[in-house]
Amino acid sequence: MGRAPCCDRAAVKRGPWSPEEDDALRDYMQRHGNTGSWITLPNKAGLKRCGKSCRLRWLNYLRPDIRHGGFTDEEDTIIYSLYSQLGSKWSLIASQLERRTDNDVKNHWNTKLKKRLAAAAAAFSTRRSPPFMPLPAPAAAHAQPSPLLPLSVPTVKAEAYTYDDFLAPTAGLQDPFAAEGSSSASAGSTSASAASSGSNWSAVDNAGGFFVDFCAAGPDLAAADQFLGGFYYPLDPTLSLV
DNA sequence: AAGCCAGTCAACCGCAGGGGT
DNA sequence: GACCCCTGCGGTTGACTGGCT
Repeated sequence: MGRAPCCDRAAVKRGPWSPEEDDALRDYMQRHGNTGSWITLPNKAGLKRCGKSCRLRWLNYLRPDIRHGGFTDEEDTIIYSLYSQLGSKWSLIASQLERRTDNDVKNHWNTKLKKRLAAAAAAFSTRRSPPFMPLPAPAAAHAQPSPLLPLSVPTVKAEAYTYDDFLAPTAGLQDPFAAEGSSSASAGSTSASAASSGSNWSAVDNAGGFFVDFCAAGPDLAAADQFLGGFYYPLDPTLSLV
């Protein structure tokens, strides 16, 4: 049998929204907000749409306080980083980016970032041997919870993240690439860290990428002091598909 | 010019979970 | 506690577009 549909499919319009429908929904939301339920909104707004469709259209497209496309490198880094810790918690990830929707972040990941990362990891793995972290393992993929997880960062911050929110490891932790025994990896690397830049994130440049380190953080992030891990973020444009 | 293909993104679908009764 | 309703979420689909042959 299956679940009953949320509305009468024969009676509602589906597919792309027309400018007139957008105007009707925008006008209604600006006049009244969504004080009632999404289910009843289409009738009130004079729309022949499912309530869920109205909600999605408003939240992902019509809302005035959102941006579309044009993801910055900084946003990409934040998405990579949060994905490596949280997996596909798109709403959570989007909540950490200013004026981005979960749908936008998800599409951006699926169409660009995932491929870029996979290509970079594939290219990189032919050049180097372990140990290193070629791909951020989604949190959901962990058979057992890592002692490093959960990361406290994403759940508490109200405003958007910046590079500075990815905190430097405690002193004395080794660059994972240094363990390869190649002196060139460390000697030839450059490091952007709290010590050198005043910033509190750490990214060690190795062979065309950055190993971004994470630390545990208290609710205000300022109290972070426990190293949690990190992942490799390749920046070499020659490794990118796009 | 036409057809094909891959990339992009808006929109849909179904499930999970919260809140109310 | 059980049930129902509604919202939010993540996965997936399909229309559209631009580039290539």
